[in-house]
Amino acid sequence: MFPSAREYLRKKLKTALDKIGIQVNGIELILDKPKNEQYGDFATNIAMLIAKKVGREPREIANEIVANLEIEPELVEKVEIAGPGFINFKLTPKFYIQRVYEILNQGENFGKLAIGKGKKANVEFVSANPTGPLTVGHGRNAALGDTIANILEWVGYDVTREYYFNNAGRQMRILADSVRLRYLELLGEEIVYPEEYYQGEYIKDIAKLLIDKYGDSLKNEKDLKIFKETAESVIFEDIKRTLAKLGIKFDVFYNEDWLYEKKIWEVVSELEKLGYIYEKDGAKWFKATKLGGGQDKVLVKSTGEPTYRLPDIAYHIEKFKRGFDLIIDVFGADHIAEYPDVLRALEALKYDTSKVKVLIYQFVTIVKDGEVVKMSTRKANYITLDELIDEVGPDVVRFFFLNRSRDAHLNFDLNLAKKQSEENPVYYLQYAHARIASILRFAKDSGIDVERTRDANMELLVEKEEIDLAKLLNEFPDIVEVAYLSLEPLKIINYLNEVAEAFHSFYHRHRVVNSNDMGLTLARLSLCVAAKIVIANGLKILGISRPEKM
RNA sequence: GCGCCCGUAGCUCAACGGAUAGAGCAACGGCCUUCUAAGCCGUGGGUUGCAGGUUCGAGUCCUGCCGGGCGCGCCA
Repeated sequence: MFPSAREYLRKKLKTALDKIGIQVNGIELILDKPKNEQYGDFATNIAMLIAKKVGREPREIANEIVANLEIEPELVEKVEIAGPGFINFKLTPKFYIQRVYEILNQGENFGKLAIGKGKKANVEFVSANPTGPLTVGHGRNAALGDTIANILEWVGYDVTREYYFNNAGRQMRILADSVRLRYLELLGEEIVYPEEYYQGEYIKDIAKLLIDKYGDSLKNEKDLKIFKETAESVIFEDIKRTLAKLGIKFDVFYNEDWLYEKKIWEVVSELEKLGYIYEKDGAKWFKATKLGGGQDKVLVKSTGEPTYRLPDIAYHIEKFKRGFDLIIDVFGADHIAEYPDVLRALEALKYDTSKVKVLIYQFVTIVKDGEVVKMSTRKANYITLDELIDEVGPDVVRFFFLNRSRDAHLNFDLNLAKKQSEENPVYYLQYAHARIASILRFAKDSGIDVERTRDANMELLVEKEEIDLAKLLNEFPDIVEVAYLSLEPLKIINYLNEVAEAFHSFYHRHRVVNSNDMGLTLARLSLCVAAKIVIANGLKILGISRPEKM
């Protein structure tokens, strides 16, 4: 296997550092891509970092490192020391062409890594209780969670996509009674519909369903069971349908109820044994302050009922017990105050909380007709995720939600959503893919055996745009790694944008299919195929379709 | 009062502590008789909220302020 440029240089640098006998413990060997081309393809600041540690001149160390690099001249064009002590590398076109061969050989596996091989990951996301349709806010959660799961699969993890829900408690009772009242209303009874009940039209739809099924036989039904169960199943089906439109499918729907019988009480007694529990005002408190928390928290109310924290803790313990090496929670910013206490409890119970990654994304603000719309399932003044998908399509929805960092607030102007979608950046990526597909079709129609591209002599690629594109394609596995380390799908989008840009630029300047020069045609077609592979693999990770035609 | 996030071009947002802060949209000017113009090339647009600090180097880290968002319950 021919390594990526970063991998190659990193290895060479490590060998050189070993030879000099410099300890690089705790110093990360970073190979940066300089913005300015004059500084080469990659640069490292390692000499400066070492200098700081050992108190020597950075350039002197850089010199020593460079002197000990065992580099193949046919792969590395130039090594330079610059500025305060950067070491700059420029690789040869030959290097990048080797990488194009590598892409063609690996095909749809190009970019897959072995970091997570043999490890199990659990990604919990969406986790909306079945009280109503998914909101646009859930959409961000869904897109993030599913894409992060994709990234983990791409780096080798065995991934479980999990949805945690609670179909018990007060909100569900209100939901059931909301349905019951709408049911009576449809039967012509006078009802008073409380303001705090669910206001959405979907409640009436469920009530209608009950009339279709049971007529007026539930008129005097005092038990809410049938209303609750019907509402829950209808809403859950609806949620699943919406998620399916986004290409999302869960492996496990975990019911919070499963924890109540036994598991939460085990948590309490374990914590008690370790001295993290005390009683006050008839309630059981968790000593969060003993573990760095700002205030102690109630785990068991004076009524004997658990607070929401307790099942949360028990649930995470279950995940540990189920053998996951990596446990990811995708939460909205409203959970910001909740997870530290859960982690503290897990720590107290001696679980390795470094396995737990809590990903908090900032809120989606919806603007409609110039007004900020507060999302509330109960008030029904929201735009559903389903409506949004129908309006702009699943690709645009996923892209829209992924195309910013988790920490950034997301302004969603509904009036502009559709308009923007017509000029949406997602099409820029898809267009590059479709364009390549079109070129390949054209080549085939012109009687060229596209399969032969693997045997092409790619040394014929010498134009700047060709090498620039090859350079970028070479990086894809590095980018997947960065996306994995940061758990930020945005990294992949930014990269694909660069690839698409490089491809369009190449396409514009250089004709691919040219019957007068079959050698060059085959070489360029190979480059196109490689670009298509990279774009397709990237879009696959993002869960965005890869059109052959647009 | 306390905790977390944000503040970068007119708008929406990028930028592992690196060298001259970048894209898209919007504005302006070019490019289709040959493989997809959903594209390409170019122009204009910035005191990175403010003030200090850390260091070879700060949009990025630290402190304080200003402004916006989300939380801080014996609700979930």
